[in-house]
Amino acid sequence: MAHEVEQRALARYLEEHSLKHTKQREAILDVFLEAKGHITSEDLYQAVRSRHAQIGYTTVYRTMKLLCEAGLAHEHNFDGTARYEIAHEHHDHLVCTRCGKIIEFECEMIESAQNRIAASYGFRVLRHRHELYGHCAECQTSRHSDS
Amino acid sequence: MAHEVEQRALARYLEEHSLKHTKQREAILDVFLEAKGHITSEDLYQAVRSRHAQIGYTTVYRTMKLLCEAGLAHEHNFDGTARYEIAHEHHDHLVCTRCGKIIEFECEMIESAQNRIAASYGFRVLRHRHELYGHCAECQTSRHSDS
DNA sequence: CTGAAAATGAATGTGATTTTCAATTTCATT
DNA sequence: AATGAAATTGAAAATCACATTCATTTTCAG
Ligand SMILES: [Mn+2]
Ligand SMILES: [Mn+2]
Ligand SMILES: [Zn+2]
Ligand SMILES: [Zn+2]
Repeated sequence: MAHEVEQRALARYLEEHSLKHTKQREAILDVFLEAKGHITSEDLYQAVRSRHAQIGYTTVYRTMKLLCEAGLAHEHNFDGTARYEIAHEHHDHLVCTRCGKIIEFECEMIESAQNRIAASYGFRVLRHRHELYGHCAECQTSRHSDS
Repeated sequence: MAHEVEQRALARYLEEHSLKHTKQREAILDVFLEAKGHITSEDLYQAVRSRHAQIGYTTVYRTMKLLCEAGLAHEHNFDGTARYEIAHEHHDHLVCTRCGKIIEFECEMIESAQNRIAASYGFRVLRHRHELYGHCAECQTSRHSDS
């Protein structure tokens, strides 16, 4: 069984919350960790199903919610369908509306400016989303559709 | 008829696009301009309906899309339902997840940092969303639900 | 080994938005 | 003012992603 660290983290979360350790959850975590980038529930379901034909969509769906709660996955919504990525240090995204490419960025200056702004309003920030939509370098030249 | 400037802008957009000037569109724009803040289609529909009982939800819905295309309205989606605001200079938002209050902010430093980041990837930004979710000053103290 | 609690998954529900389509309205042209 | 092609309207139905239901199966503490 691969991904020992994450599997143990999941097991620990399940124990702490009186939830059960099932083969489905283990399998879905495995497949998720092998998938790259920012994957939709549907794509993840297809990937899961290719190895474990009996696992249902609902279980994949619910498990991704669980992995988010456990801090192992992060959910984003760039275009109306949720996408999941392996949790890692905070970052924001550039999203190419032509080819779908997603570039991650982080900027301490922006983060601190955000905090200053919120503080000036006495506002406590719990989370934020900062996404730049447009065309990536590769998509600049080609003359296709899309805005 | 109030809101002459905006009504004329709409009329101009309609002409330029071979669309027709209808009483519904005029009425919806009027009601929209009188509504304050960031209003949902549903709330706008209720407001429209109180003055023009015959106007249907679909028309309100479609007209708001039209007003966005015409540059008179901006659409945002903070929580799963679209909200519209009267178009004005660029800004981003602080959203209180307890009371729903929306505070607007603008930060030239953030905007230019964004542009630098995009440029470093050869990325052309067409639009962006930057939203800070949390609790507003008034909601900090009270002990209610919600994350 | 047992049984209570949780999980599964197929089916169904939900809520916002979008589309369909027959009837109505607009408006450039007679 | 009359005509008619094209656009609009609005009630109803469809769509889409997501959420819930519930009968059955599985987990796991005792
Ligand atoms: Mn990411
Ligand atoms: Mn605003
Ligand atoms: Zn691209
Ligand atoms: Zn508040």
